[in-house]
Amino acid sequence: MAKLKFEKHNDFFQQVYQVVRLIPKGKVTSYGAIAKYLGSAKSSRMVGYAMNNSHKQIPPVPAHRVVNRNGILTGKHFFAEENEMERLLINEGLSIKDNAIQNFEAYFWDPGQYLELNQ
DNA sequence: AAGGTGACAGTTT
DNA sequence: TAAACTGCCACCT
Repeated sequence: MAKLKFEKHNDFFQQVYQVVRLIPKGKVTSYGAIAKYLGSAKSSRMVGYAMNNSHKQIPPVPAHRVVNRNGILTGKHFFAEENEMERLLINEGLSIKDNAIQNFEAYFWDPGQYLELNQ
């Protein structure tokens, strides 16, 4: 497929937002997993950086479903209200303790796995 | 235009 | 074992 002249619209950030919006309710994923899914596994930091602007995206991006690879809620400080991230996750059925998702692996959602389901 | 930044992740002390 | 160091790269000023 030929490249479109307007492909510039496909920013790295936008791709990140797309993936994050695919995360099912009650599931979480990591920055690294998203970066890998987008083809640049070494750009995990950028994924986090992208989430900084996620609050002004339309439709909203469920940024609370993205944590680091240890299941730690490293980005909770960037939410409007304190503990908002934690509250949102709990509301989706997860349990949090000391900013860490309990039984993290059980709730982990790998974007790559989603790809397999659709091929 | 060039250099600084960071909601990470892997490696080394 | 845990803390510190470093690579990383798209975006921002």
